[in-house]
Amino acid sequence: MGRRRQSVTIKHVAADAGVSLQTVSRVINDEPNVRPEMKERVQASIDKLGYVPSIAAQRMSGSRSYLILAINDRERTIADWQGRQGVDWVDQMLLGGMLKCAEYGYRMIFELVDTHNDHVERELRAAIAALQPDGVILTPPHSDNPLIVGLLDQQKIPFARIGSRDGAAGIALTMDDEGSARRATRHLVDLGHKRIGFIAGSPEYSLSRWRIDGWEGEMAVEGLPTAGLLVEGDFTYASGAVAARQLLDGANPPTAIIASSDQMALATLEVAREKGLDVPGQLSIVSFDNTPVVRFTQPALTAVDQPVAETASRAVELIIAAQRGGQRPTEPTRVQGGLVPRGSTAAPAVVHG
Amino acid sequence: MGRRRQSVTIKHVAADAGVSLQTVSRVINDEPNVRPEMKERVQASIDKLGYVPSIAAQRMSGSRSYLILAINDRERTIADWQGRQGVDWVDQMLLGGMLKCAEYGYRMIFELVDTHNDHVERELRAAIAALQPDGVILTPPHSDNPLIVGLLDQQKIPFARIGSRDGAAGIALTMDDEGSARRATRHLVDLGHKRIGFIAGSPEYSLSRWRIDGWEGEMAVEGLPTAGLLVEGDFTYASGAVAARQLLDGANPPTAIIASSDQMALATLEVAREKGLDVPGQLSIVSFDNTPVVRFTQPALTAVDQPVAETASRAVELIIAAQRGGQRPTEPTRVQGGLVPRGSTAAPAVVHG
DNA sequence: ATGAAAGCGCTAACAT
DNA sequence: ATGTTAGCGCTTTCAT
Repeated sequence: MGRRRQSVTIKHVAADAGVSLQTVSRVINDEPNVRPEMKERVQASIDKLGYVPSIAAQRMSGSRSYLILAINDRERTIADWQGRQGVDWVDQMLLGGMLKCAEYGYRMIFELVDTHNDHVERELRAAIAALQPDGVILTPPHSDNPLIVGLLDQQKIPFARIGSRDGAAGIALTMDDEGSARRATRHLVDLGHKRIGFIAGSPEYSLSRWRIDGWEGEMAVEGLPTAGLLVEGDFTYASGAVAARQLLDGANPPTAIIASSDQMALATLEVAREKGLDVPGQLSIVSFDNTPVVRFTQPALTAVDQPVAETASRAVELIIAAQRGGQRPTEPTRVQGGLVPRGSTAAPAVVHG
Repeated sequence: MGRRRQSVTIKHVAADAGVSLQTVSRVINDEPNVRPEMKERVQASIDKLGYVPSIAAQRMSGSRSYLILAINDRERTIADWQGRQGVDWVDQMLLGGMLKCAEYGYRMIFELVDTHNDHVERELRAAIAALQPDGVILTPPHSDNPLIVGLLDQQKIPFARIGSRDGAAGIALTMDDEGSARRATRHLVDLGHKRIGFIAGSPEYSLSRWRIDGWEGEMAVEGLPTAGLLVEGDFTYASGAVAARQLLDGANPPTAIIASSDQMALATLEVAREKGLDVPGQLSIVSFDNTPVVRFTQPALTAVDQPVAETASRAVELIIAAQRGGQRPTEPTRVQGGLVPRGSTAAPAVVHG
């Protein structure tokens, strides 16, 4: 293909308005030291000619690229896409992130990076060198990857770490995992449950621990036992099935189970069905994530709603603020989720003993 | 934030390898006129220094941007995201498009553009001027928007039109809508259905017409009637409900209905339930799209699977080929979908009459 | 087969 | 408050 040069450049605008390139540049970037009338004149030329700055050129001259890079785990994301289970984490990130970016004239570029890989660093370096983004959004498990965090910190690129709350580099944001687990537990306690089991997520994600903390904390408040009621899964359906069996096969099984992912909750529902346990009559189930699928099960699942879009949106805001010279917040930003009650939770059956 | 310049540039590589910038450039772009040993030496330096070309600089000097812009309808996409019905069209596009882009060293940028808007053109122009993509992927209804198609054609940017098959500018790709409708119809005919209703999609999408053609064509082959069996919807649940009632309230209602979207099929299922019609005993239903939700209904819906990922992947391939000097195919590329039989279709009840 | 020079569109730094 | 100059990192001419 032939050379495709910019049709309308800053030069054209400058010539049309009869000013220097610099003045046009100042107007574009909303910088000081331009008289209002001058600004107006330049803006008129911009509008007239339909001029839009080339982000390549802007980036070249050392300024912003107006690009924010959102990075997700490759393996897991592709598995979700191919699995077609309706997991809409990526969609929600785009919803929150892209729209917020657009508000500020930024663009979001979505990338996949392997975590389990000796060349994570090379991959990320390449993406940064190629795109030179003004900011990066990390999601679990990348958010806690010291290689990635270290690299970004060293390169002085503002970056958000969704699902992290330690004070290391970057802007930490959580979806209030502990609080959500507390609310889920409270919901069950309020219904009258005493034995509430918990299926944890993969320990690779620090949020898995926080959710356990929330459950344990709330149980402690009520003086309820947690011993033998915690099983570790890894977010997958298969791990959820194993965990659910372990909980329900015990001598004194729980009357309710909180699963740290929708897939594990689905598995729990299936295990209950196998065992002939009525849900919610004999077993209540609460899931985490609230992906679309949980509304279509029988019964529909009560779920912790993860505010993914809102969190992505906040991440963008904070990155842009940081990039504009503000400093990052010292405290992690906590975006609170919700609990959506559906048919899978009810008062426990009365036990005659 | 301080100036963030490229840490390793072509200069560093040239110096390290002891060659000119030009030679390095040739190696990067895999151009001729470099001795193998020279190439090897340069490549060694590139690897050693971890050099990655800056896309901005490449674009600046008039070459490729390695960016492919995928454009979806803003209103509809945001509605899908917010609706959280598990519609995974975007995910499938990313799956097919991003991975194929990555194979060629390209990146896919996803953008939302309003169709119903007097400033479509301005929006698109801005995106192109800002990003200077090497190619654009259009999806319905943009694919048939003459303003957009004209603009892209005029700017000589290679672009794919998913869901279009006319010979206008650009690379046309369809998901074989007509063939899919034929297969769906055939599936029902083979089960013994004679009266097969069809709920069409919005006429704004030309694929709506092709699906009707497929259904009518296959019905004609069998000598089956179509009069009074076609109702127009607009892909939404609400329109599907209206259409289904219209079909089922008639004197001689169909024993099977093909709906041109999952949402309309879902609505049809609900209407059947209201009317006390057993599915599939008294009414068979086939849907289009095969989004995740159709597996969770009772019964699960037999659906036409739209090969969205595959189509996006092909679009990327064709764009890159075109961009590399090949010319666009003269015939529309047709990516064939599949029919996934599930519980919503069965032989019709025997009518005693 | 290789290199040198010019320039892409824009902004930072330095004038004025 | 505005203009001028010198690059940014790379690819294109155009030499050699």
